[in-house]
Amino acid sequence: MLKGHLDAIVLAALEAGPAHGYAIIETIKRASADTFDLPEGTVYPALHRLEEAGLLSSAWMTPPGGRRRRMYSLTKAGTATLADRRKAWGRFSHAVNALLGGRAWPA
Amino acid sequence: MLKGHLDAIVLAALEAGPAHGYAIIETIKRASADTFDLPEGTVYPALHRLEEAGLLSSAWMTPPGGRRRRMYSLTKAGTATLADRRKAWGRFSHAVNALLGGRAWPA
DNA sequence: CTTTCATACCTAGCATAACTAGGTATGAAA
DNA sequence: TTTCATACCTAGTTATGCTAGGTATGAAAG
Repeated sequence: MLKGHLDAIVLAALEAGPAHGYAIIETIKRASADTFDLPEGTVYPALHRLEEAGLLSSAWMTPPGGRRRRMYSLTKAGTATLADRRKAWGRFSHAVNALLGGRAWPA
Repeated sequence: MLKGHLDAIVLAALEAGPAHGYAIIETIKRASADTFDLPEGTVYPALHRLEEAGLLSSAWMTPPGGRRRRMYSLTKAGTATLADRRKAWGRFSHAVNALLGGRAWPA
């Protein structure tokens, strides 16, 4: 369960440049060292929500000799929201670390 | 929104010793430097859930000249679960930090 | 050539978590 | 005597992530 941090993660995955849904799932899995192996039923609806909210835009593409993909890009609002979410994550994780009595990052 | 980490936080708040609901709320608020100012409607049901799950036990107490309180304590299972949750939080926050491009622990 | 696999998209509906918005009640302070 | 902080409670809303299905194509295997 990603519990509200999924949006930030998806937005961050698109920061490096446009990508399509399936690739985003792979990126998240790889970059999290398999911690987040998100089902499509989680990611696709999230992408739709984020586009609906104006944080992403999408366009269908068909690579030569490949199948059609919907490519997503960060909008300006998406970039701004990502910055907010990063700050929110910082505050959140800081507070949880304080409460769990852990050091910042246990060895 | 605490998004699934509330249980860990509540369990951690009881690690130092038994406490009642209202005090737990205050503890969480203080220890998180006001980041988590949880409404009672969040915490009380959580306490009930955790007791139902066998992670907490409770007993009514009436301090001299005070009003009755329900004191909660960690059970053995609660202590074990807290340890699990701490590990889960470590993995989770590590992965999110990796994805958001942050260092493990921003200064 | 046909079956399987990885890719690539989608959605209806479920479970549940956290919160809103109310309610009750007591002791202390104004 | 009214207000405030304490102290508890719960019904119902909302949103989120997931389950479990479905469609379809290109490449590889047999």
